[in-house]
Amino acid sequence: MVVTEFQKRVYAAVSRIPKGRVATYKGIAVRIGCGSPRAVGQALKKNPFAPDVPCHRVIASDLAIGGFQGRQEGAAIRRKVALLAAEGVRFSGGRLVESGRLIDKGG
DNA sequence: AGTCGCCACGAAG
DNA sequence: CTTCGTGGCGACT
Repeated sequence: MVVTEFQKRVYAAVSRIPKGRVATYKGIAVRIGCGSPRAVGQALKKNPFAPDVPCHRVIASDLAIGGFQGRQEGAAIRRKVALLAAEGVRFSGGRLVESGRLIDKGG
């Protein structure tokens, strides 16, 4: 595996997300000094530290579930929702119910 | 090295 | 929903 410095920043920031909380792609991007959340998503989809990096705790700033395992819908997304639900983070209609769960929202 | 297309996003119309 | 903007990466030339 080849991990760029940029990716390591992303994984480091994501790994800082505590259980039962979530962060946004934008939040991660800003935290690591990136102006494009898309780059964060690209790094996450690569995520070579899958169990190490809780990529399922990263959602869109729109409170949308976002993506998982390179998918934006399907079984992968349902899996992401299930993982978050197991941590107390509930979703409804593909949207985060309690926005207070967000870290970059003053958590 | 230069160019183009691809992304798990976000903001504006 | 559609369109534009943004930063990073892969592939082609």
